[in-house]
Amino acid sequence: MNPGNGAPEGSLVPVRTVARLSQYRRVLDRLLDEGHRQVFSHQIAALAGGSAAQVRRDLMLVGCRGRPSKGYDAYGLKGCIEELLQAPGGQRVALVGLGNLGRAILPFFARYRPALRIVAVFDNDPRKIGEKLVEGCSPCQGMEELEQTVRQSGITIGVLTVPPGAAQGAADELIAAGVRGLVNFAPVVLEVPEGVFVEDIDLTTALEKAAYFAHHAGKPAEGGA
Amino acid sequence: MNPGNGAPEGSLVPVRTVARLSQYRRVLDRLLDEGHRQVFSHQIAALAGGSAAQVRRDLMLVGCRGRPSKGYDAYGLKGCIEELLQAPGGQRVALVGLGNLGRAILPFFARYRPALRIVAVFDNDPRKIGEKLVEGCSPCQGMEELEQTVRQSGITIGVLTVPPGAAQGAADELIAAGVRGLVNFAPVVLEVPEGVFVEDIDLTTALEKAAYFAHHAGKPAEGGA
DNA sequence: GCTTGTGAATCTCTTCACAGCG
DNA sequence: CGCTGTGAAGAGATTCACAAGC
Repeated sequence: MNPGNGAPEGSLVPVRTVARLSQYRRVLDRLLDEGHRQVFSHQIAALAGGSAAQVRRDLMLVGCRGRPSKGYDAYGLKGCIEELLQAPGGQRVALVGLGNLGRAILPFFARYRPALRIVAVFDNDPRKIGEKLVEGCSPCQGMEELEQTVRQSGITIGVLTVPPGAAQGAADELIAAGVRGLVNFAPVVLEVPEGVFVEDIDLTTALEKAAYFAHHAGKPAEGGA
Repeated sequence: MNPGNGAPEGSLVPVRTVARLSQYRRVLDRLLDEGHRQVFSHQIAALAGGSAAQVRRDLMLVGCRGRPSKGYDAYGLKGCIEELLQAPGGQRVALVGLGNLGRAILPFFARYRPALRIVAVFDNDPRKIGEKLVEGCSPCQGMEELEQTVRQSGITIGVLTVPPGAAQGAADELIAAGVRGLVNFAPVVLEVPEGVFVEDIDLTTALEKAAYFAHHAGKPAEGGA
């Protein structure tokens, strides 16, 4: 559980802050597109939906510095955030479970920046094996090839789009092969050793939250993930 | 923004608690399946990934009561949670954006409990209009039919699986037609009037969180949504 | 013994507010 | 002036710890 937070002990930057930084970077891309060379905390806050003080504190926490009255240098700030968010040589991602959701997510991530690349897909359905999927990603492989492929490709991140009953097993295999971060779409709480991070995306719970607050619409505001 | 929380002002139950209750219910279904008639807070905690004290406080907050040493009556507890989570006559849901993600999510929610039913789907691509999708849901309609359909069907929840640039417009239309809760998959911060709840599901940010903590794997633990 | 219910303490995150600089 | 950087205050959420009940 730990809905939305989860405390990486001993780690540098809190989970919430990392999530916000990811959004700040997206906002920065947009501001750069629009020709801004300097940005202010209140601009980022407006576009990312937070408060200016929050933005400043987040940036301070990760050592991005601005200058009074001149704001932050847009390029410098983007670089500063990316330096924190991205591993030097990029990171490789494996997706497990080529169902509807897996297929939908694949192109979504595939056309994504080079720092994170889905390079392998696994499924246990023989009919799916060998299927060519997206540019830069090996054709679908069987689960028995998972460990070796993940290890050899240096994959460190796994996306789980398998049925609930298969999620823990798939997670175990990925972790055994060296994966340290998981995005889990299965509505199951995964047991993972310390040092492995799990980001749960629970569509059912998300819908139920929206349903609850839609129903009890007194005056709720925003939620998020 | 507000990554993972978001404060419904004046509302009864905090967002985090609603999210956890949704998971407790799922855990209860499982425990009932296994034949349990009474459950303890520590059982729920173990399966939902929290602490027993957290479970008890959540249940206390919504008025579900157990009995010392006997735990909670499983059926009673499930009923108690559902009474809070579910609106009496059920709630109807509209999905906007029939791309890869929308198509994947549709069956995922469609075979879901009767309390929440996707009854309408909208897209602005003429080729998709009229397409029959899932049992109990009207064929795909054009955006120009959105307002009337949403209003007439009493739809109160919207799922946005449209491209980023179309999200705000779609949200505005849904809200104008009476929707009070949104699940937003577009990587954009929606501007909504007070009283409308937005649950953001940001796949990119989720992946980047996993990437960050996989990379800086000192000893992080769990995250969640 | 075992459990629940809950005040109090603790911890974490967010906002306030202002000094200091351009 | 406006904006950053940041200590201090505030608000929430979580855990502790224990009285009371079975």
